[in-house]
Amino acid sequence: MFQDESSNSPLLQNLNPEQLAAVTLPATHALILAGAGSGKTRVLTTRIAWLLQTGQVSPGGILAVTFTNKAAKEMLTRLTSMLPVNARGMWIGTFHGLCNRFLRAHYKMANLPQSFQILDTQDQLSAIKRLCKQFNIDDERFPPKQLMWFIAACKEDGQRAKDVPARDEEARKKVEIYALYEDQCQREGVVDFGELMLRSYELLRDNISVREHYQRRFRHILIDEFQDTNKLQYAWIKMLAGQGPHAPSDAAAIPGGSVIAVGDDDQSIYAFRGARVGNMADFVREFSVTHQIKLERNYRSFGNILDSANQLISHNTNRLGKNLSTDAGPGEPVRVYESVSDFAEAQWFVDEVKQLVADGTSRKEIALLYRSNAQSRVMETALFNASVPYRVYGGLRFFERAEIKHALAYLRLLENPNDDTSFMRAVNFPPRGIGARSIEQLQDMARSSGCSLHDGVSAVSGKAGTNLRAFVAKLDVLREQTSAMSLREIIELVLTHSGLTEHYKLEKEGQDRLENLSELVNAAESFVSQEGFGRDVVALPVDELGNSMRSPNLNQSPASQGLDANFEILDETLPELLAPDSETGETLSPLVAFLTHAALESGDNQAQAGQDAVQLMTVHSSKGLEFDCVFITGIEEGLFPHENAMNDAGGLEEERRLMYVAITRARKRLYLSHSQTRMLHGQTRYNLKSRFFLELPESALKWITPKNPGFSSGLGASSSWEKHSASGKRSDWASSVFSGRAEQADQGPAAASQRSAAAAHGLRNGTQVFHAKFGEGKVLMLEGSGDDARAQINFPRHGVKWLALSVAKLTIV
DNA sequence: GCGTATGTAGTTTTT
DNA sequence: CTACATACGC
Repeated sequence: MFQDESSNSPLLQNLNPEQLAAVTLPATHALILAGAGSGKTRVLTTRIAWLLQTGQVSPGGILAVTFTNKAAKEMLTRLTSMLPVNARGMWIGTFHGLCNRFLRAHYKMANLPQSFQILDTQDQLSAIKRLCKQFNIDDERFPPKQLMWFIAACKEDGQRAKDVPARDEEARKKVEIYALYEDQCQREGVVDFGELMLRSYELLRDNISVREHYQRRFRHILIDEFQDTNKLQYAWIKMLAGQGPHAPSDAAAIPGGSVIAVGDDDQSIYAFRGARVGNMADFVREFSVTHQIKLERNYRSFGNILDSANQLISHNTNRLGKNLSTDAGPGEPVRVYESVSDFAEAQWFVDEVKQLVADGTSRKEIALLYRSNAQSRVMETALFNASVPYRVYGGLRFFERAEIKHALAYLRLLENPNDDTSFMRAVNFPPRGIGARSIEQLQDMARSSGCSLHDGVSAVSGKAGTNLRAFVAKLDVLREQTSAMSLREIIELVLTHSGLTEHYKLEKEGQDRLENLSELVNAAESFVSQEGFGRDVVALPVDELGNSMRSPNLNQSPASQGLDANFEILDETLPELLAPDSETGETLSPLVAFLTHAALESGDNQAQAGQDAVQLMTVHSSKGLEFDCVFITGIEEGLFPHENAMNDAGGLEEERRLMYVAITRARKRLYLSHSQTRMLHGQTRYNLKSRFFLELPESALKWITPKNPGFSSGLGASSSWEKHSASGKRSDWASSVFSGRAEQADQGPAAASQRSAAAAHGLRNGTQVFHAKFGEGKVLMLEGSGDDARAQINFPRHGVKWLALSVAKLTIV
C-alpha cells in the first residue's frame, strides 16, 4: 500500500532489488541475511527513514538495537543525513545503552537508586575479589576471573542464582558466591553489564503495565548483528515484541509490531562469549517469519577475494547458505607468502607496506590482521624500526586507564558513597597511610554492622581510624564544595584535592598520566557541550505509568509531526539523561550522566588517531571495517585456527568464520602469510601452515615467496634450537609427548651430539620428510645419536610424533 | 605501609 | 618473553 508513494522517494534510489525489498517490507517479522559488504547498515537506516517518511510510524515507535556504540552512532548519523528527523525520539542504541535508559526511567520499579553506577569488567573483577576475601573463598579452587565468567554467563542465560542448577559441591559453591555477589551489588547500588540486561528484562517480565506500554509503543523493532545476540537479548526482544509467554493480555488492543533481524551467520564470531547463532533459526520459527531476504551482492571486494571467502566458508556445515557475488571483476590475485620466522614475516610485511605506500596507497588503507594480540609485538617492532607510522587497536581504552579509573572513583564516591569498589580504589591512592591492615579492620567493621565501607569508618578505632576518617572527611568536603559546580569545575577540583595531580607530577613516568587526566576534563567538557545540551529542560507531563512524555510538537522535525503522540523521550545521550524525573521533576546530575557515559562507552584507545597510519588489529576487532589492502598474518595450525578453539565442537567452524571475516575486510588487495617458526611464550614454535590454505581456491591465489635454494631449512630454526636446548628447558608439548627420556637426552653431551648426529642421517630441523603411514611432515627436533636417534616430526594429518630413526622409514622430500 | 623480588600463566571481547 | 600478582624484606 505504500509502494506507489514511495517509489519516487529519493531514499530508495540506487538500491538493488533485494535491498529495496528489505527496505520496503510490510510491517511483519523478517530475517535479512546480509553478507559482508552487502550494504547492511544502509538497508537498516533506509528502512527506518522510509518508515518515518511514509508516515507508517512516529520516531517514538522505532527501536533499533546494535552491539557497539560505533554502530549506533553511525546509524544515527546516516539517518539524520537522510531525513530531517529528530533522532532523540527514537530508541537507537546498544543493548546496554537502551537498558540503561530504561532502568533510569523506571529506577524505582527496578529497585535501584536513581544514580546507580555501572561496573565495567575491571570493577566487576575487583568487586568479586573483595567478596572472595571477605568470605574466605579459596581462590585456588575458585579463581575470581572464573567466577566472573560464571556469573556473566548465568546472567547472559537469564538465570539468577536461584535458577542455576547446582549438581555437585563445586557448582553449589559457585551459585552461593553468585548470590552473595548479587547482594553486594544491590547493597552498593551498582550494576554490571549483564545486570543492565537482566534487570530490564525482569522488569518487563514482572510488570504487565510497563511491558504492555512498551509493547504498544515499539511498532518497529530492528536488530543489527543478530547472529551475535545471546539468549537473554533474544528473550528481551521477544518480550518487547509481545511474542511468546509474555504476549499482550489483549492482543487486539496491542497489535503485534514488526521485528526485523539483520545478521550473517557466517560472521558469527562471538559464541565464546555467549552469542547464539541459533537465535536466527529460533527467530524464524518462533516469530513465524515468512519474509526472508538474502543480500548477497557485495559492493566491497573484487572477485578473487570473494571467491576465496566463499570457498573457505563452504567448508562449514549448518549454514543458512549464502554466496557473495560482485560485478567488479576478479581483480588482483590473493597473494600468499611463507616465511622462515615471525621476524622474517614482519620484515616482509614492512617492506611490502613501504612499497604500497611508495605506489600511492595511503597508510590508513592498509590493515594488518592477526588472530591474537601477542602477534602485534614483532610487527610493531619492525614498523617502528622502519619508522612507518602505525596504530594498534585494542588494549586499554581511555576510560579504562588506571589514572582515569582513579579519578572516576572519586567522582563516583561523590554521587554514591556506598560504592565500595570505588572506595577501595580511592582510599589509599594517592598513598595516604591506609594500608592493608587498616582496610581489613574496616572491612570487618562494615561486614559485622552490614554497612558500606564509607559508613563503617566511624567505628574503626586507633590510628587506622584517624586516617580513614580524614579520607572520608575529605570526600564529604569535596561533595559539599562541588554541589553547585559545573561538571568541568567538579572534575578539576577533584583532580587537585584528591592529590592525584600532585602525585603524578612527582612520579617520573607520570607525564602521560597527567595528560590523560587533563584529557578527562576535555572529555567532560565536550560531553556537556554536546549538541542540544543548551535546550531548556522543562518539566514534562507524566502518563499513567509515570513515564515522562513530551508534546509531539516539541523538538520535532516537520517530517515527523502530527504522528503518534504517545511516545516517551528519554535518550542515552546527555541531554536526555537530564530529562527530569517523572515524579519529582528532579534532573539527573550531569556528573551521573557523565559517569554512565564513561562506563558504557569506554572511549577510543588510539593515541595517534587521525594520523595516516597503518592499522593493526585482531581479526575480531576488524569486523565491520574495510580496507583497500589487508594482510592476514600467522595463518598457521595452532594459531589460526587457534589450538584452544579446537576443544569444543563448534570451535573449528568459528575459527573458519573468523577467517571469513578477515578475508572479506579487503577491497582490492589481500595478502595471506604464515611462518615456519614463531616465538611464543619465549620459545620457538614450529607451526605448519593452516588447513585454511587448503580450503581456498587455487585459481585465486598467487604464491609470492621467493624460491631460494635451501630456504626451508633456514638458519632461524637451527639457531633457535641451540638456544632452546642450551637453556635446559623443554616446551610443554615436547615433554608431554616424550617424557622421561627427554629429560636425560636434554642434559650433558647429548645436546652437543645433536648436530653431528643430524648430519649422519641427513635430517635437520625443518627438513620435509615422507613417511609411508603418516605422509608428509616436517622435522621439529632431533635427539640422540646412532641407534638412539629420534626425530620429532609434525605430520599435518596425524599430529606431532616422535620417531626412532633406526626404525622409521623416512625419505627426505 | 611501601617498594622490590620472585612466581606464574598466558585466544578472541563489547558493553 | 613479559605482564601481572602475590610474597617478602625494609
